[in-house]
Amino acid sequence: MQELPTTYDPAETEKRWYATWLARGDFHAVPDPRRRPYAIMMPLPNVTGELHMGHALNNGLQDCLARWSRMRGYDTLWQPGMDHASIAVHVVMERRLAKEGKTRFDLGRERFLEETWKWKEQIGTAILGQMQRLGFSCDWDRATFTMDPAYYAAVEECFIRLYRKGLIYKGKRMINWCVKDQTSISDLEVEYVQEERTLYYLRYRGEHGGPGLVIATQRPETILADVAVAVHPDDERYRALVGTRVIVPVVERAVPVIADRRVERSFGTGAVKITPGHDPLDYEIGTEHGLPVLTCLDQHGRVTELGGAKYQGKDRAAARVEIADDLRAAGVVEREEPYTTNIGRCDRCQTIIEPYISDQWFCRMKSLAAPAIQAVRDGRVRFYPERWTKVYMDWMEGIRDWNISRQLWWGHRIPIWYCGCGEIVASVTAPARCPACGGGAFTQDPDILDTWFSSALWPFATLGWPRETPDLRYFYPTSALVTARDIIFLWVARMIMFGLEFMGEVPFRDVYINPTVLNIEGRRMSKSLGTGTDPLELVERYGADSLRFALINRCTGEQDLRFSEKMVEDTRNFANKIWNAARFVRLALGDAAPAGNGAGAPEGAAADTSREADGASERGGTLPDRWITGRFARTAADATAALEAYEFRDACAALYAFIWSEYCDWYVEMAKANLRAGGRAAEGTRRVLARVLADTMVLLHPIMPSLTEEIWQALPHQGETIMAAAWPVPEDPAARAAWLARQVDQEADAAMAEVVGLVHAVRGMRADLGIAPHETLPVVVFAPAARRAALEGASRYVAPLIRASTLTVAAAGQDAARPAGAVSMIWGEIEIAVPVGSDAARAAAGRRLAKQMGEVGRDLARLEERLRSPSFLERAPAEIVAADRERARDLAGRRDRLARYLAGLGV
RNA sequence: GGGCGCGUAGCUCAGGGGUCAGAGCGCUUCCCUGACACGGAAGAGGUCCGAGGUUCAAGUCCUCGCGCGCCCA
Repeated sequence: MQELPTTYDPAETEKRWYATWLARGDFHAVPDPRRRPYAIMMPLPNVTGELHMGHALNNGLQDCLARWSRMRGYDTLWQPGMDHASIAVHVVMERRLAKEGKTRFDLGRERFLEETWKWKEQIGTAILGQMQRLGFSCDWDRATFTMDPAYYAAVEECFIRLYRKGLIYKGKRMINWCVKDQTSISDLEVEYVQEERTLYYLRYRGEHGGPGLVIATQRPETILADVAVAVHPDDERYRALVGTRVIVPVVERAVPVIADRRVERSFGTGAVKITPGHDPLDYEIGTEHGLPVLTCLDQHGRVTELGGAKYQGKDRAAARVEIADDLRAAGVVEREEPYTTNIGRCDRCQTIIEPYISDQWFCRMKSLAAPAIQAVRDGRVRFYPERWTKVYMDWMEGIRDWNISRQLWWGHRIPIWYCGCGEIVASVTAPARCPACGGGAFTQDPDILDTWFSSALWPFATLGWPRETPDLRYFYPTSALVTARDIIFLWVARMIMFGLEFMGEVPFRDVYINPTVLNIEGRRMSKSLGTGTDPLELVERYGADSLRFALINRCTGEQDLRFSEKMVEDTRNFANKIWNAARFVRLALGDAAPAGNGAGAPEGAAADTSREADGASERGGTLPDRWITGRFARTAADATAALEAYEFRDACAALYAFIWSEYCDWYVEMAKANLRAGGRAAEGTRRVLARVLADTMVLLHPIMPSLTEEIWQALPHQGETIMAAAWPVPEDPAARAAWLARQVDQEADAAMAEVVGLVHAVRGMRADLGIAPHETLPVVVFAPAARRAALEGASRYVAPLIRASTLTVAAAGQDAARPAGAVSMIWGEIEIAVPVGSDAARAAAGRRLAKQMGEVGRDLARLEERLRSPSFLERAPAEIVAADRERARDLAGRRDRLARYLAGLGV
């Protein structure tokens, strides 16, 4: 085995290992009945553009779970794919067409689809490359595009089954219409934003010359389609007018004054115009009151023939201005005031949405939602963090029918055929003959399905549904879904509903809602705002491993994650730290260490069977060996528990602290003493250095796959790849507890606490006394009998760490051992004496002692006050009181000794 | 209008009744000690948003505010 190079090259390493894993088929999942399944369905990236930071995080988390599960022995499938993203792609394509001054209608359906397929190929390839560069271990052999033939057929099958069940119907309803995209969109795709408008107060005079009344509206252009004026039935102001007729100004049409409880009396004058063709509430009210529906704006948002010669063909915005002018001229505008209101805009193109009556397909939701609510209520699906459950529930309980048809071209065309005779047939292919008239001339419905309709079947359609495939039987229900909170309704809820409807079982057990990546100012990352960061650029500079750890390390229970490049740089430094620790271990192993598939283990032997025995055998090693073995086990158990609870940050934090603060700062430094000593101690320590580092790489592998593989390969190991290494922590709770108990050596922990405490105390002293870093000096430690053995045993590790020329452990009070001219400091019950030459140093020692005395005094005073309080003594639990008394005694002892040393200093 | 989240060290965040406070980064001082200066050692730094309340004891529980963010209608 060669020495590791002095600098770590993430880009080269990551590409090399990824190619190896890919070539070996390590990501491919095949159902194996002897093993337990674990499946994750990737939330599909859209074929609209390239990956952003949110994708890096979301998929990084999934990769973490997938790799971890493989190491835990699960037969793991991570299903990748891409979404055709109907309307989103339309927007992209039409924007490109617009540059040539064209629309999709200039191209026609077929040409447009051809062009879009070309775009899809191009973007799809780019996205694939990005995901692979990020190290994701998806099963690419199964990569699915939502318009692949088999998937397309599954979508049609779903539609037809729901249609035959009566859960899909067609109807003329008021929907959200985007005049730019020329399609309907669902309620969830409308964004409401507060905007400034004008509220017009308009007088509608009485039919027979009476004063009539004044209504308030912010959409004067829709008076063209007014069919009534409504007031609240209890509103005294208008009671007399109910049942009479008033004249719509400009239009000069007489309409009834009706009473309806849904009218808000506090709005405007309490009287509103009713325009069922252009307002959802008016549509409801109009329907109930048997009023006609007039349409004064067409699908392009232009005034219809209702506008007469004067207004017909004008755009809705222009019409508003013009009609407002005409109303003013007619003298019916009583007042105009600024008005802030919620305006609905298309979440894809930001165009103001028009409530519009049209023929659409709907999916009935109530009966689909009921079992999906139940599934979450009784925990068959769990959200992490748990609070998202309520968000899901609230929406599901108020669910409304879903408009699933889109007047677009890119997507799954509705499998409905119309015969000339009026017969409607649901079928994947054109029916040969009409069941009603026997004719054969069918035309297919021109509409396509909402993108989210097709993604609702992702968890089972990717596994072969509607066929009963082995994949489907084995991997469904899947294990976890990792996704963003903004698609809980759009996607998560719909997958649960469709999963239960078509499979009779939930699509996944756990739903982890990952935080939204924001920039450091707390703004959403967005290309258009210029606040975006390209993940691939960071990957090239710092490595994918570093980007992944940086992101996953910030996944707490919070809903957002503030991200900055500095975080990736910090992680790069962490990676470098690990790399150098590995270099040290390699150096320590020298040529003696077995490399590759060494250690005499038979090929393919599961690493975990040997691991426990190996760990136990180390119990006989030196103090640092025993200590680090236990610390590793504790860390492994903590990280495992954190991953099990989807507490990703905790897992990262445990590993970071262990590697940097325990393995590198303490264990490696103490190991050097053993290596210098040689013999059995060196031999044992070499083994532990290598084993613990290799096992730590296993723990870190799900988050930083390439770095860990590279290092693991350079250390003694079993197996071909770290991907297949066994996770060191038992899954069963009892087995885990027993394993932990075996690994942790309490005595070693206690002895290490002495070492660490003593080293800190002496280093602090040295710094305060102004002792130069390289200067060595004799140190004497006075300790109570009970602690002397531990300190003496550890002195060979401590001495180099505090640059002591000699380290003597003496009995407390054995004053003869104190060097001449020494100053004393305390560390708990222990006295530390070092010789000091200069007066300046003595003065510094005095300052340090005085400072410590101040701290001890403050703590003691607070404690004594509490111990004087009768209510505390009476009501607090006895253990608490006893512990406080003990602490007070200890502090008092310290204070006295500090005073003595200070006096002895003579400064 | 309703719901949810957040407000703790300069920054990003842990800690969710009992040694009144932790981490990383940043900052200060010293050190290129044979794994690592993308590093090491030692430090400084906090009315735990505000006001009440519960409790022997409150960043930690309750109530009401204030500020920021997200979602639903």
